[in-house]
Amino acid sequence: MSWTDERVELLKKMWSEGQSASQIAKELGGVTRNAVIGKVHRLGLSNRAAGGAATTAKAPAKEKPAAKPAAAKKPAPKKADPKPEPAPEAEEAAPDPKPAAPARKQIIPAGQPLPPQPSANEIPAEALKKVSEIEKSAKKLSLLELTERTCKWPIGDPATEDFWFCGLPVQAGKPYCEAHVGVAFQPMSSRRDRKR
DNA sequence: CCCTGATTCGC
DNA sequence: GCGAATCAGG
Repeated sequence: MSWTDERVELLKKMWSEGQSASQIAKELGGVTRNAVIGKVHRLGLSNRAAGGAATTAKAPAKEKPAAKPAAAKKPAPKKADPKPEPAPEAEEAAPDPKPAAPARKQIIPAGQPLPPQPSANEIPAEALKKVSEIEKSAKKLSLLELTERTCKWPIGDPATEDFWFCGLPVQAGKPYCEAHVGVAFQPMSSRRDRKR
């Protein structure tokens, strides 16, 4: 593919709209995000913000590795440390077999009952078991860490500190991991007869 | 890990 | 001019 006027125009438009290079690349098709970024730079519109602090204040302080008259093309002076690196000796939180609440911060306003957990009352039971199991291995992601392919199932009480998102790999397309998809999408049949 | 943009440089 | 490879950061 080549950069036709139309494609460049779309590129400019999307870029100014704040679309990411990868999104633009997908939209255009036939190009990678690198191509998009490269073009963006060549077009001289690397900076989206008209005037003001952009995202990360890049420090143009990039020292060039000086001239390389010779053909020596080795930009990878990676540290060659043969040291096998001893055990990291990571600090580990207490095993704590009792997940109980040691120090809770009951910041719950007044009465207000807890927000109804989506993982409500009684679902297949099988699914519930799966859920409680996988929740132990949940990634515990924060809201900002969620992505297209991380399970967005909320766990815990949003009103307290222990609240996070599952974060496990999602089930292709779905917003949740397999286990959570199980309790999220019930066939109306099982939830039909609400006592009322 | 996933993602982001930035830069370099052979083509 | 182009964009893969690489770099640097979140």
